Amino acid sequence: MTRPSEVTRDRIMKAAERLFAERGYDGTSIRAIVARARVNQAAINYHFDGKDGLYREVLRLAFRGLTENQLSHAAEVSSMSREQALSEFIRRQLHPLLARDEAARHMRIFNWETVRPTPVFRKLLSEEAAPFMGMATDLVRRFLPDADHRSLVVAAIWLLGQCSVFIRNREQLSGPPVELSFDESSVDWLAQLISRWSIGGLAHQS
Amino acid sequence: MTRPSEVTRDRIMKAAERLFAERGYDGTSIRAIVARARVNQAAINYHFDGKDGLYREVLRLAFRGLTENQLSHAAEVSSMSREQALSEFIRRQLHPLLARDEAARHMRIFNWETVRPTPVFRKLLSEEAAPFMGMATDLVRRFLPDADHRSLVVAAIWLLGQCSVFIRNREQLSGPPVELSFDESSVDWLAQLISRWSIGGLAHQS
DNA sequence: GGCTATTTCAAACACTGGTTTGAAAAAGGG
DNA sequence: CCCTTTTTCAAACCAGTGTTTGAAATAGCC
Repeated sequence: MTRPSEVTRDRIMKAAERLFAERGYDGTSIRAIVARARVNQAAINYHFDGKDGLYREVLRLAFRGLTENQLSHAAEVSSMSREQALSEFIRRQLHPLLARDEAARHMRIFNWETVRPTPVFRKLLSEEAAPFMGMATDLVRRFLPDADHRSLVVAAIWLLGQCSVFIRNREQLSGPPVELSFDESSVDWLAQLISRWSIGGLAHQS
Repeated sequence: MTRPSEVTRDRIMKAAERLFAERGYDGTSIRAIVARARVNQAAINYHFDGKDGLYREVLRLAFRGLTENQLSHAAEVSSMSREQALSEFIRRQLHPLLARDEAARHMRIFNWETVRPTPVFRKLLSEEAAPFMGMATDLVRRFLPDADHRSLVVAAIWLLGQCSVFIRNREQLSGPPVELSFDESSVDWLAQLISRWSIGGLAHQS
């Protein structure tokens, strides 16, 4: 029972993901999406019940794509030393820096949500963020075994912040006056620096 | 030569600052601004040459407001111990967390710019970010005296990231599933945690 | 092959956006 | 007080938005 309409649905999704990542929800028009997807304008309403519904679908996909990247390695991470585990986590978080691939697009869609979260996004977050946050708190717990829950959560967010500032401001950091480059070796170097500093922070608390 | 039109200009600026901070550039309509400012719709074109010109003015004001807050204390910070200086810097960076005051609004306007920087913003940044970034690199240099310039810049950004993740995601962090509160004592506690961790990271590098 | 349900399509609809207009009002200087 | 400049105002303009419509085309099944 493979429906023939799947191909249009898919083309719309692909085009929408790209455009939402690039220009955000408001900045992306239905007409721009259908032009890129080469489908009729009414198709979005027919298949997704309007722009909102399409966005919801794209958001879901992006969220899955991002967190599964980390969660699928949760097992092997827990078998490493805490220092190795944290380095590996940071390296993976920095991955969107490397390329203009899917991960980078997904991250960009999320960045749009940080300024004015849509209800759709809030719901998604409250329903599905727990496993990922759990993984991050488990990670920092190995450095702070005696900390209470609130501190652990803050530590986890703190850790994420150290990566996200580079990801989020990637474009601005690659230009003047900072001029960072983001090729493979630079990102490696960056991951090492961040790992060293955050391990130092969590391990040797003065 | 105090022009009578100053009051309209000012009312427009005030209203625009609030609305741009809340809804971003695209999300804010001319009609919404003039309704809040209680002026005629054409006034924006008359006084600012259109929505773009108004936004440019607001952005300039926000940037000055934000960096001057830190830069005005540069002198006294340099006379403290490096640990005190860094704690003080972090506390000041976290200030927008506390209230819905001017600083918080200015920060929000900047957050909108991180996803799709306007040319206006890029220009502003390349022209006026140097003093602030200089202050931050001076701060981390006291912990990393032997580091090269590139590492110092990365360290400065790393430091800023630890604060900005909380500021930027304030709204989401105050709701489920994280439930952080941002009253005065909580922010103090948060500032202490971040200070401790970043001092630890920069000082004791394993 | 004929019939039904699904899917595509071009056109139109209702609405909001920023900007322009041209006249009315107010201000300022002589 | 008069005349010029500056400033306000309501209305209209035009380009863009998301959505709806009703017919045409296609697919799937007996």
